[in-house]
Amino acid sequence: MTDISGPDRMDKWPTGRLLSTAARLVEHAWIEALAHLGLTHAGLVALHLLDAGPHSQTDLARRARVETQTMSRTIERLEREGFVERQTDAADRRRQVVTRTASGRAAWEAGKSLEAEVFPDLRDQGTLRDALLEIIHSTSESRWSG
Amino acid sequence: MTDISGPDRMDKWPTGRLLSTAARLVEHAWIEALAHLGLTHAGLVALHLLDAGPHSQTDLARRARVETQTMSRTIERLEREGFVERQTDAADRRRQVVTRTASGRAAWEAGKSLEAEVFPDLRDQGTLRDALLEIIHSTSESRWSG
DNA sequence: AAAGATTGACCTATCAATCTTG
DNA sequence: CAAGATTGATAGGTCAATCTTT
Repeated sequence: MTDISGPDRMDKWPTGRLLSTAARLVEHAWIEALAHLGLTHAGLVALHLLDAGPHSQTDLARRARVETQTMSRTIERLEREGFVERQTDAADRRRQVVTRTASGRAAWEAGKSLEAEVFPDLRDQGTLRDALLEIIHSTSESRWSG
Repeated sequence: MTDISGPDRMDKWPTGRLLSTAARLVEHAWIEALAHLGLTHAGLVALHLLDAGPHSQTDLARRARVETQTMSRTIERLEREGFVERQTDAADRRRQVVTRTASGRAAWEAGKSLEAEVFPDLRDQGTLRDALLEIIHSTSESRWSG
């Protein structure tokens, strides 16, 4: 069989499947690059959001477009590795205020410059970005406010 | 704070992060739609590939762009749900030949029509698809041959 | 030794349930 | 009761290690 048609022709795959596959394949190089810094990609997103100062976990989750359960585990890992600290908010003891440590700040600075390098070159990256932003906005309205 | 700059401005996020986020958000609707059919998205990909007839698990993995370990677990689930069957290849007893059952064929036919419906409308979907195909090709050469 | 497949450990993410606090 | 956070179960994916067969 010479693969001239049928389910092996990726250009016939539905767009959603192409999107998931592309995202996963790009993540491979990304995950490997971050491992050298002792970081994961989910952790880096949280460290980036903490650029703006301490946040509650619910806040971080909403901004990262993940559930609070997911952010809880991401922060747990970052704390274990010494990149963030958690303090119970005295004014509202339900809230866990997450603060970036010096080590966390350094890790973010290191990962930041890597983030642009890993993505493969594309001629019209602008159009792809616009398409991705449109997808994110149109799909996240009901789930995350903001 | 009014979110006019900083890490909350998604349009400043690196492209790789946008790609992962968009893929995940689009998957939400997709996963929910498939759940009504008793299917998962990984399972549907395998059922699609079996359109071309029985395959070994290594073959399916290569075509789906996942590791053989991943395909092993996907097939295990599909078998448990009655969508595929596995027989040891008599000619090479290392190989597990995966065959789609009648139920698996019906599930694929049902999921097939759904696959096009879920993806959000985009003006220039052609350009997005081209960009995704280019990403997949440029990232999968070293990892998967074919 | 190499190839096909499986199992264990781990990460990201979800839903569901639960605990604490407001 | 609602909100913030956590824990358990499950799915998809990876790497590493292992087992069987070639």
